[in-house]
Amino acid sequence: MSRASNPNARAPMLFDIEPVRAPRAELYAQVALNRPVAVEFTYSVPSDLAPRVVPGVRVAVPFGRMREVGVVTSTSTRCELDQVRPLAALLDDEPLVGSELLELTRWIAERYACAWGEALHAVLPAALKRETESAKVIVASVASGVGQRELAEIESSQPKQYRVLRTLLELDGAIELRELCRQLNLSDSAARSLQRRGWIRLERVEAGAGELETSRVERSRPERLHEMQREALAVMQAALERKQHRAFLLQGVTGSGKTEVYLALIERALQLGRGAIVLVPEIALTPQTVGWFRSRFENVAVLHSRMTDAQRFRMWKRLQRGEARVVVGARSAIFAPIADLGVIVVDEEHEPSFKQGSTPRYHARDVAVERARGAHAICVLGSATPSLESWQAAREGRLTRLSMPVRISGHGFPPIEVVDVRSEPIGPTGHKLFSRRLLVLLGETLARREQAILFQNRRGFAPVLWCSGCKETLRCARCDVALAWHQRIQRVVCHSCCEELPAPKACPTCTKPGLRYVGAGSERIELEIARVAPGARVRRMDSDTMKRREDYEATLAAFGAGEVDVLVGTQMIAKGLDFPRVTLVGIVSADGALHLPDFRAAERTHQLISQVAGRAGRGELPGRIVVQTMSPEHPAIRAAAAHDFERFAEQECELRAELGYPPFGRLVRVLFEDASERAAVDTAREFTEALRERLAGRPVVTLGPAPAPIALVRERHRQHTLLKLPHDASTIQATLAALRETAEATTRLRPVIDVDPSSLL
DNA sequence: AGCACGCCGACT
DNA sequence: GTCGGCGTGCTC
Repeated sequence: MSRASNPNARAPMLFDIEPVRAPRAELYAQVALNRPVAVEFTYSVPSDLAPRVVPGVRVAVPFGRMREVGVVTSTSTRCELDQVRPLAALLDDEPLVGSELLELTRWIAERYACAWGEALHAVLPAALKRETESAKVIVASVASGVGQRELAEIESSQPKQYRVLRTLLELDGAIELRELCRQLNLSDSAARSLQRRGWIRLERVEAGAGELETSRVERSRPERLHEMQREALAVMQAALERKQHRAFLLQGVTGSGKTEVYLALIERALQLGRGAIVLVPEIALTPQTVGWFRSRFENVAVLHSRMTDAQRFRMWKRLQRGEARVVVGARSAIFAPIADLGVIVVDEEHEPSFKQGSTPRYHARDVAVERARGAHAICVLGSATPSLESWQAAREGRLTRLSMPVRISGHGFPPIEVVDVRSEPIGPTGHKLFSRRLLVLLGETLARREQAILFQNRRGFAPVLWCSGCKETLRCARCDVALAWHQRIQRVVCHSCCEELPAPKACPTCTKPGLRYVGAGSERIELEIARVAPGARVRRMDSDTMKRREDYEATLAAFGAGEVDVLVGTQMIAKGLDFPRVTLVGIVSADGALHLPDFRAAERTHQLISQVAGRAGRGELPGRIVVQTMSPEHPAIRAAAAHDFERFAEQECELRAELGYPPFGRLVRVLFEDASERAAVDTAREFTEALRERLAGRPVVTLGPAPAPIALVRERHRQHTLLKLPHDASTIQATLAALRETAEATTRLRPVIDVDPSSLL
């Protein structure tokens, strides 16, 4: 009520003090913070800020004795609590998180059993999660004059410092300390010690450095579409034009021209004034992939995991201002702030890297569908070998399937030859790693001056060191895995915790000297190729040789320019590579993924063979593929060799249905990890028991607890429990509630709840 | 998740 | 007699 309208009010005098009339018409804000607690926190809003405190703005709040940045999720004029603190500062004039993203994060929190604030944390660029936008980063480099002599000095006494210094010397340049530590799985203390020795330099620099990549690419005209592409496009465009949410499975074989369909669809969206997001697996986010989009559209924003905070922040701003309307990026690009979204593409939708491995453990494919739903946009899931989840969803009509079953080149598929390595001669006449067939084809390929790709999904020289005396393998002291021999650095390496040790001269168990190298990793393949094909120019691409993004780009460029004859590598070379002169692809061993204790082992194997095989014969030259295996009769391998995804999917689905595994039911995995095995086991038991009680009468199958397949990681013991639930909203909701409540009542250690886990290791 | 408070072993 | 280990509990 205004004073003027009140006849009893007297004019305010100079030193008059406003009576505190406790109007209680105050405003309260619910604030989501990045804490693993299921609730938002209530703060009172100072009256001068009240009009601007709306859902989606960031605020700084006192939290305990800390000051935190949070996002306002709602406001209210009422408050149930008797102790509320006022929020400290308003950080945005306008909501930074729009209602669409706010809703999406709430959906993520619910679906993946995490806090709303944790989901929001995943959405915002780091610069916006601090009160001040700029930040200093520490950059590490080797001090001048420091080299192999210093390295040798600490080789045996300071293993961690040795690893840091060796990596820096190899890099031959500066690297962000945080990135270095992340790669080496170390804290920064080893680097600090090296700094104290004066051997490396750690410099604090403003994080703003680093230009955004905006390489100018030549514009290309849209290609003329094949009949099959036009049909798929027409269906999707129709939905797009009606501004209707629809989700599609674009099932197109490698070489069927899926990318061209995406481009045409996005072109249409832009004409309609709408934006687009394209998700690709991190590993496929190559300059080549980005180039396809840059060559067709103005201002394509790129988001990948190796961008600095400052670059990411600038990109976010550009998108929010609408300066770029198309985003190409890995998993987290699904949160790009694009207004009026028309199309979301998830390319290679079956890729496990779309699932985040830490809280919030979301699957970008599922988030993509949900975001598209909220935005009345269309969502396209593309793959030659869809996940069985998507394939089954298409069978049931939850996704609209669009098939592109032939290659537009008209060349058909290159033949896949399966070689049973058990029947290969060994000893002086044969070769341990390469079959006769592979060697013959490799020789021919090189003689024709064409290129080959050899795939081996394991790093290092030999994955196992074996003692012929006691039949034991050399194992990591802190993890439940075998140590792998890495020749170049002359060390055994634990691929679980990244720990390194010098090679033992003798078996640590029985003291018998001379451990044997068993099996082969990419490093051994590279060295063997140099022996069997002298003169061939070989390059290896794996995470050991590709420490920096530039290395990766340089190697691909060299391969593209024909400066390399044979490319050897792991996962890294399995997808997204399109080189017309590659006519031979060899899968040195297809068995690695086949025998993992994971119900998706067969699916992964099938996908891998299909993906890798797709690298051959992409141009005019005919391609050949050789798959070496000890299980040539395995259905996953046979179907892949026959280019018959449908047969594989049908067979595999039958098995899954019998066991109640996805796609015929949902999975939740609860992981219990602790330094004390006792604590892990006891907590897992108590938790699982309590959960069973809460879910009594529900159609939920609770398996476990049991030791996880990798039962020890970094001296932490791991137990897990697996829940199988039916596709039924009320059961799922009740289960998530029960999980949340049980987890909240667990104090000894915090269980990790993984909804729709992608790996069970 | 931080970061407190709060009870039991090896040091001045 | 303290310093400090990490077990439990709270943060509007």
